[in-house]
Amino acid sequence: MSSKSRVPTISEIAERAGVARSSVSRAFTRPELLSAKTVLRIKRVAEELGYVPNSSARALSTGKTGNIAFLVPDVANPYFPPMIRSAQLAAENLDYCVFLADFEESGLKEEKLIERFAGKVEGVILISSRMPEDRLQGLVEKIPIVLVNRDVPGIPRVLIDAGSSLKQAVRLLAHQGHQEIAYLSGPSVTWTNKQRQAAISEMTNELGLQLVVIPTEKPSLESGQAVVDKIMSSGVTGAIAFNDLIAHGIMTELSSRALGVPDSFSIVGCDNSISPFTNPPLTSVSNETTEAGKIACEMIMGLLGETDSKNDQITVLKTLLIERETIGPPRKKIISSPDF
Amino acid sequence: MSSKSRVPTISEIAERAGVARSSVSRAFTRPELLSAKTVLRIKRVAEELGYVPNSSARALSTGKTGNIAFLVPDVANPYFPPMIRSAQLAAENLDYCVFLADFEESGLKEEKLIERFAGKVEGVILISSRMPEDRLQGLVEKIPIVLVNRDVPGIPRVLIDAGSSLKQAVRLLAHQGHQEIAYLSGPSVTWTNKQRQAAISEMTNELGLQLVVIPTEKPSLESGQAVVDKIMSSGVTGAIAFNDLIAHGIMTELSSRALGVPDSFSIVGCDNSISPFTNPPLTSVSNETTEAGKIACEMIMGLLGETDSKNDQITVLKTLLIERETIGPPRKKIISSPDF
DNA sequence: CCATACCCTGCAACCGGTTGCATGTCAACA
DNA sequence: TGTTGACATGCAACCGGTTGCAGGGTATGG
Repeated sequence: MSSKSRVPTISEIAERAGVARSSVSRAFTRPELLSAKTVLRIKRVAEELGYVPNSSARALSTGKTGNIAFLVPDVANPYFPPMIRSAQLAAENLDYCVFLADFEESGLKEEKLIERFAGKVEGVILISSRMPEDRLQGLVEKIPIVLVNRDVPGIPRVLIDAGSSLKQAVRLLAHQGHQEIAYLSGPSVTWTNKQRQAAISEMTNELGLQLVVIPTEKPSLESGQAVVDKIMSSGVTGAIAFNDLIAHGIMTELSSRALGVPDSFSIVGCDNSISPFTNPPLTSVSNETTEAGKIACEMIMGLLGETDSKNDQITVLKTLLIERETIGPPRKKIISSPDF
Repeated sequence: MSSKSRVPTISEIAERAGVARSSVSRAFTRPELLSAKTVLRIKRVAEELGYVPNSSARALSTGKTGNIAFLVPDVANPYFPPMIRSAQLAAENLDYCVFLADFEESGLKEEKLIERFAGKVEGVILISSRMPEDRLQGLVEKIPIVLVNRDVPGIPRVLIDAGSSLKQAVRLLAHQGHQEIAYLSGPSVTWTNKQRQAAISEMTNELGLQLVVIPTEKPSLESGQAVVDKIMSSGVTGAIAFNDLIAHGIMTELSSRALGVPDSFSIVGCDNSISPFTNPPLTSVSNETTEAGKIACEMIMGLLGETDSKNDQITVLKTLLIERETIGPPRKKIISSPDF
């Protein structure tokens, strides 16, 4: 009849074991303060009755919830799950539980979620945050925060720097003879996008290549497909995409137009998320997302132990260009020139 | 100096607003009991001081934490993220927060995690649970549980039934002339694997095909690659894989041996997770994981409102065979027969 | 003008742990 | 044998909300 057999409280254990409530509490939290005999007796009784400490009560008196929150722009983007997993594993090792939330690429939603989590968590890890900098600065006064792929001075952060790898990709394209290439940009507000675009732009300038920046709606397959017309009309012979999803969308669409990669067009992805799966395998930039998640988690744990709220730790992770099979020499502009 | 500016409590708001603590509480939880004027005044003061109710305290006195847990075998398996997202969205709409945990395909870890969450959550959603049935039965006495892709009588569950689609895939292979096919099985303890294997086996029997079951280490890309030798030596001309990851691993490995799909070998995946990305696009079984996540969440919410612990709701979701380009006629056994 | 009822607000107990302080016990040491 | 201190345990306040009950005030009806 009764819904869910009620769990016993510390008082019941105390009574059954013939000790004070405080002793029961200590048996679990500071057993070294009690005699081994007493601890044993209490634990036995607790075991018998199926006692589990009530974490709300514990949180209330200690002020520690033992939880953190992990916010991502899009759980289903294959870039994030490995990061989520490693962060969660790291948290688990320290007996922390992690809330996961998807803010759907929206800074507003992100803020709302943080608000909801406030009080339930001791710290928040924000991945590719879309929030305005001043809001973040305000937030950090209230709760420990660690950023991943967002560079705000004064807030601990881990950055994955794809810049050098993307520069290398540009070099590779140039080396193959490409003169005009495109960058299919990602979410414009993100640090990641700005940083990637800047690196590419810098290198094309240096090498004297023409760079066309073509924005995409979202960092998704569909957006990649949708942007192919623009790419074609821009006259470029190769492109670097903000991420693998966009790159693959482009490949798919090109393929449906009977344009092969890399014969008709060269393309480079980023993140190495689905690039090993595509055919031909997509040349892409690997990055240590797993490492990033772990480090972010360790940073937040570090923060929780410390007293001062401001902290300017910063970790930068390097990337690697993984050359696969989507870069080739530029196709002669057969389309626009008369055949002879 | 002080770390994290302390949030005010209900008492401070009460004092500032010149009311009792209980009135402050009611202003937020049952404002209809107070005069509009009082509510307004309290809320204004609260706003001013940046008051946020302490959720531990609230959870302690109400017994409701406003959290649920969502356990998956592997976050990074692309099958799960869409489910995670939809469940989380559904929970959010009801002001619930969701814990995410990865039990790494291990029933033991799964159990440990549940234990850790006990007390922090009001309910648990288990995806593809590996726990023994009797443990689950015991657990359900203690906390509301909803299963996805696990069929235990007496526990509310949502099942994604790929059976009919897989049968259709077998039919398709038979229709192309295949006589011997393989099933690359997934985690043996899972309901999903048993159910898929049973459906395929049933249909091969019915059509008089030879079925070879080849186990894989994990439902991953690597395991698919690793199993290609066995497939080749088994003499089958086509295969159905437990999931897309395995199927794609096989495709990759075949490709590296200069064996094309579907010319040299026919293959069918399952889950439609990465199948749209592969090249050639993998014929696969789509399933409504998004819907499943949402329904599971709604079920658990329903349970929380109810009083009786036992509940035998069951929802079965249908699937669809998505024909792409990896099924063709069987290759004549050129390898083993003399060429003439 | 008094009784009744309703609306609003306060009081105080309670949720289940944690922890500083006090007390009691016993052994070691002078 | 008396003193000291270490060790083990109990007492009670506290964390910050929620909620049943009581009481004061005002409006309404007789």
